[in-house]
Amino acid sequence: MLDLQLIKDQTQKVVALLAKKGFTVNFDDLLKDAQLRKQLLLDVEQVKAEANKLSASVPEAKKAGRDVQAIFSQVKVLNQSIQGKEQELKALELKIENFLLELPNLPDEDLKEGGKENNEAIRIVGKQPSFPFKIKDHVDIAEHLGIIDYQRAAKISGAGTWIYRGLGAQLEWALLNFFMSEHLKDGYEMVLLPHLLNYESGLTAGQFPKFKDDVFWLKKTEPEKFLLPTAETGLVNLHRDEILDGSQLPKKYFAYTPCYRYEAGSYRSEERGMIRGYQFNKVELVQYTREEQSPAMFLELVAKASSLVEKLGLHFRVSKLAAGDCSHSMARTHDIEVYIPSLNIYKEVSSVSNARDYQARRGKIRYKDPTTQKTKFAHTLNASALATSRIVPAILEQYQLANGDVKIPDVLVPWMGGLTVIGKQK
RNA sequence: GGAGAAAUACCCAAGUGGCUGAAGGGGCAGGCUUGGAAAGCUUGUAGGUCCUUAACCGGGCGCGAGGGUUCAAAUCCCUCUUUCUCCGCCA
Repeated sequence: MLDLQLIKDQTQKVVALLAKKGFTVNFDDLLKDAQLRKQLLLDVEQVKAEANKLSASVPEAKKAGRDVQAIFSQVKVLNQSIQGKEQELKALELKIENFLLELPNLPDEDLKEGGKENNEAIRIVGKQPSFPFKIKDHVDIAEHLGIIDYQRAAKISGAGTWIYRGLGAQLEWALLNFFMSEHLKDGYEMVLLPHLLNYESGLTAGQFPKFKDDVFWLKKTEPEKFLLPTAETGLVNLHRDEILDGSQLPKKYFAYTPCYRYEAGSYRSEERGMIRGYQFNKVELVQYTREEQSPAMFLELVAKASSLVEKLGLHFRVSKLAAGDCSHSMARTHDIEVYIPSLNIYKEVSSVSNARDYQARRGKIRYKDPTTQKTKFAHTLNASALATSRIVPAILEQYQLANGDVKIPDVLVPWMGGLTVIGKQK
């Protein structure tokens, strides 16, 4: 949520920044409503103060033996006089709130405007691998090795799913273990979340109201709950409605969860296999920081996510996203994109974002500043570290051998019980 | 799913209609004491948010949430949420 005061004070700047995201907005009505709200509030509070004062004088008047009926009726009249205004005020506040909840976050000023086409690769690690043989894509490799079963997944679930089997499942789990062990080493707190979340959590994270239809809703719960689309949604709500001790920040968390996403029609034909599905595994990092800490912590998260891909020995690049390609709730995002040889493209395996105080305002996540003792909105940041559904294809393709086997990246060998090559499964 | 109990500030907890925004205790901060600490003694400390103000002051809201009754609600009524106990079912 954006700060109403900021919109008031620097209307043109806000409009211009939102335009960089491709979002056009007119604040005229909002500013008028805000003005009206203030006037109403002033009126209502003044009358209330008067009524409160009169009421408070009753016990004294009673003791003195004075007539209190006069006071009663006086207060009654006062209260009645503002009834209509109070309702108007409430309605107006709701209207303003709802308007603000629909607005995307402001992009950072240094971002290029426009969409994907203006993303900028700011770091490239490794080089595109060359193969002295005809390469297979990850779907063929996985099926040849018998480690991923698409057919039976369709049978027991439906389209948009897959089953990891045998060494495939072990590889997936080895990755998750590797990621989590790295985060533990760095002092992040491990969290296991509920996967069923309530509406408020989606609202705070910024998914709702705008993207209500992109998640899976469970009709049976009352009120309806949804399956988490990313652990970020859970982690970023951990401290909703709390005032944190500023000297304890940043707080650093990670969680492994499957992520459930309803992305109807977004499946693209060139993306064979498990690049995109209804469910995938991910380890997510979330930080709560003080305002001044968030730029440095953003870089820490980018470095952390990058180091995982680097330790896996994969060729990848880091992209600084243009304003329009950053998601709705985020002020800036760097993507880590891993190379997929069969498609000759780079695919996102991690998205590192700084929401600044956007989510914190929605969820009233605050901290007490250790020096000024003032209450401020926290900054929230998140990073996937990492999503396995794109790392596994990258490993299968970048580490494939001439005979169709796949070498296991060195860092995963201990997590695979010493196995160094995945051969054909029986 | 059924029955019952509860929700008060950082924590415990008193409070059943009006000088109670909230007793008491713990905690926390300072001082005394001590070689240093603990203990003991002592002083201090009550949040949040909105409006107004340069600031002080002042004011609205506020005792799980939302409504209602009343001149007046932590206190009475209704709805909801959460937690606990017991019963049932269950991985």
